[in-house]
Amino acid sequence: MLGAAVSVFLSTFENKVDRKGRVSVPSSFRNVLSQQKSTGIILYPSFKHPCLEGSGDERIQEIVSSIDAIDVFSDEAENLQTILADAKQVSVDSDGRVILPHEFVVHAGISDVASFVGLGKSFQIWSPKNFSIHRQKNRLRAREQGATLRIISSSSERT
Amino acid sequence: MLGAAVSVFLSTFENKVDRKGRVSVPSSFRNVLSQQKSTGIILYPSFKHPCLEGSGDERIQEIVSSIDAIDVFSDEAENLQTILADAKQVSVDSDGRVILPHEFVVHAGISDVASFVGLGKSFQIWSPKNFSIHRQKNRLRAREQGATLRIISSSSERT
DNA sequence: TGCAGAACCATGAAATTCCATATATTCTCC
DNA sequence: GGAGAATATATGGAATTTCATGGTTCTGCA
Repeated sequence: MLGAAVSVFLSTFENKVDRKGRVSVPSSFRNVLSQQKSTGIILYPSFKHPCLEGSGDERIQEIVSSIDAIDVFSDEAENLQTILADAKQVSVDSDGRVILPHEFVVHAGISDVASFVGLGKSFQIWSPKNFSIHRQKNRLRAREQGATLRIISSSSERT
Repeated sequence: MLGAAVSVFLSTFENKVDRKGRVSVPSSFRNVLSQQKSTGIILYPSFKHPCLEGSGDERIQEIVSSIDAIDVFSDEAENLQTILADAKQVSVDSDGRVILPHEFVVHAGISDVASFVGLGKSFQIWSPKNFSIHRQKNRLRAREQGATLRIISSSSERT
């Protein structure tokens, strides 16, 4: 095992998606998940970007709790419920792969390669092409706006 | 069975309704129900939307308790009582199907396909068409209101 | 006896498990 | 220090199981 010990999703990996939609979860991501005692991965389409948001499945419990804490009929509750309605739990098989549901593949514009992008406590899955565009935009903005983002983006550039 | 573990109603499934009104309850929903030791499903028409609300049958117990806890003559009490009056319990057959009562099918505008929408502790049943409209509205609003970011940031500061 | 709900089979499609291979990295022994 | 063994990861394909779904029969009730 390689970049172990760090218990956050870090760096970017490109893995192949086969005909069935199967794709290997980067080994270091799997380590993070097992540290979180996650039995699977929660995926849902991003509102803002053509990509998928991913995290360990304990995140779902947090969302459900959030819903419970607010008025059931409020807009905010429905916003959160939208995430639940769109989310899917995918299981990691014995070879460390998950199956990307077809709608998700479409939403993210993924064809045969998927980029796993570590964001610390969560990660995203992109088509490499969309991600490189996104990253370029982010880096530009980071340069203009300040240091924080620049640091983050420079550490996740290249694997 | 694998992708289980998280005992909340999650994601959206479209299943066919046959001539008898039979429709398969999504397998993952059945798992949640059995974890709740539910012997059936409680359905009632939503006030807010053209859809059905569904949950395990212990949920009714919670509603009854809520009624007890609030002012008997309040609007809220009457709303909850309406739920009780309109609710029906349907049983899941050995193949995992339920029969949707005819009035409910009409209320939700369901013809030959029903969308089961997971909302955490409960779920909804929609006609696919109505749901896609509803979903689109919700996603737009969620995007404007920044629901995603709010959740992620609040839940990822400590887990 | 006619009808609606419930239990019972049958089948095709989809998902999950299992196995096999390729490639790269680390370890070990010489 | 280097060759080869051992390990880990990624990827492709096949076998097996589960699930959704259509149909039929049975049962109770009006």
